[in-house]
Amino acid sequence: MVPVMARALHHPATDTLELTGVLHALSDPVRLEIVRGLAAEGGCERRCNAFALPVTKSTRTHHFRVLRESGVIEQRAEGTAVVNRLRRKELDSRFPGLLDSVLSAR
Amino acid sequence: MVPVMARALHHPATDTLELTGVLHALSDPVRLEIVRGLAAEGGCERRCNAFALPVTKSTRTHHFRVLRESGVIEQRAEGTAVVNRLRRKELDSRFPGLLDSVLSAR
DNA sequence: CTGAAAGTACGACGATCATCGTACCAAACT
DNA sequence: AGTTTGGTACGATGATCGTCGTACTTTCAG
Repeated sequence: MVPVMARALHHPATDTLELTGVLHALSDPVRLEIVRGLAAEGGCERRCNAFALPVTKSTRTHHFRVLRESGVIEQRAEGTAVVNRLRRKELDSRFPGLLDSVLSAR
Repeated sequence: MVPVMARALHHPATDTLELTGVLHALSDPVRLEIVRGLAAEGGCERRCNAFALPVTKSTRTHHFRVLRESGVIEQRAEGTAVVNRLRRKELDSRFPGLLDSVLSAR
């Protein structure tokens, strides 16, 4: 039996990712911080809760949704929590070099 | 004597370019088309007029300004026209690989 | 069973954005 | 001097965005 909260999470296919959508998703400081956190230590997974962000729960949910719907992250339900993974391989395949250049930027 | 229209064009210094600003500038289809046009044939310069864009003159001016103020392009007055140049070298220096990955994306 | 934990859903708010039309301006051409 | 050319300035408008609070749901621990 699939958990209820895991059903409705839509993830775009790799070959349908739009460049403008990804760029827009990455153009917000809060979301960029999330992506950097997920990229640390090489493709680790982290719960939505495990980020120190200067926004409330609702805003947090909003940003994670933008990242998921643009194809930057994958979300998976695990109990009451949601585990996030950076779709590094898919992004590298669709937009080679983009993620690396963004992550290495200071 | 410097032409009047060339005075007020502000260009941010290379080391002050902000990643989120550049990403936001590149996240619009019209502006992305402008950047692609400027990147064609290796660093050519083109007038604002020399782009086939689905927007009016005012909107055109707006997009060119966003690109300039984020540091993506340089604008220079030449008679009544404005000549645009992609700040490729500066972008490559500040955000290595970013522009190339965006331009090679389809 | 009760309650806490972790998110989501929904609506609201102000801010920013992309777009446009009109008016304006400076340079070039006649 | 007048006109055309190429663009800017200045609102205005409707859409999207980032933020929040409140209410709700699901899961897990006691």
